[in-house]
Amino acid sequence: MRPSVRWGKMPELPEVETVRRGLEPVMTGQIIRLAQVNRPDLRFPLPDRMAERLTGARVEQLRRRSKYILADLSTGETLLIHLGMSGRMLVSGAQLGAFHHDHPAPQKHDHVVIDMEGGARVTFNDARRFGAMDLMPTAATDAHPLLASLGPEPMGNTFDEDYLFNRLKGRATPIKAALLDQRVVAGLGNIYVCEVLYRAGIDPRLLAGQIEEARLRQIVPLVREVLAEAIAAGGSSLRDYRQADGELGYFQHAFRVYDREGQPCATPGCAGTIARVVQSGRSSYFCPGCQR
DNA sequence: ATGTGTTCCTGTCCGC
DNA sequence: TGCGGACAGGAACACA
Repeated sequence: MRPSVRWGKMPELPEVETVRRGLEPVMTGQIIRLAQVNRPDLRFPLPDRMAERLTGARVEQLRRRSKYILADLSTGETLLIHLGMSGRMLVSGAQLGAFHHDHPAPQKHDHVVIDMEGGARVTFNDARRFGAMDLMPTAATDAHPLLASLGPEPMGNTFDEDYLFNRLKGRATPIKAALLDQRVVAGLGNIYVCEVLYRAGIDPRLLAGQIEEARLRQIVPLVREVLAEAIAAGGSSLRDYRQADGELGYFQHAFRVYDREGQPCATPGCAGTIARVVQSGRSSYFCPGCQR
């Protein structure tokens, strides 16, 4: 018996997209039979009467904006979900032939539990509680305080070479911090910024406004490439899950610099060693040999 | 307007 | 094994 599916480990954009895709078959088009809310707040207070406002609603659509999952409901409201640093979604009872009440025992930090009429249970678990949930009118999602000042989607058309160059022109902040700035581009996190700068051969400490235009423009297709690879890896791990038991790995093998301090650089012919520096309180990993 | 440092919270890992 | 400290995917906020 395989009672449940739990993912994921690293809530950056590809992870959030993988979670969205994993929730889609059990939630989209389905009615919420019962929502339970086990505490009044996560990072922020949860909305008033959240359980009542969810219960009985049909999930019309699951969208993603940056690292946020947005569930449009038949009630005219949209549920916003953010995983923060440690948020996880557990789906149980969704397997063919599973009994509806075949759910694992509740775990510590299970903050919100959503039972669908189709029999699946979706559990939001978040030890650190940096995650968030909110409800808002669907027509006003763009105006939500957490979404209003987000920059373009990194996989979308408005994030292009001209945009990035113009946006970073004159900026005196390190390129690492600039790419982590959600107003510049929405959805890049620490891991993928490190990976992108490695592929671009750019030292994370360089000031954004001082990087040659041609080098800066190179970043755009590399952002798309790195994210697309990670989303594909997440997708294949979802598919694998239908065939095998166990917790999913997630793109871990594919990091070339992230969390590899002291290890040899992966670039052929480069004798460098991956270094770690702290920039605005976060670890940056890079190869001093091929990132300049 | 920009840029930087602190903070929220819990869990895990590493050195002594 | 126990204990303290460093560190962890995010991002709002306060302040220079």
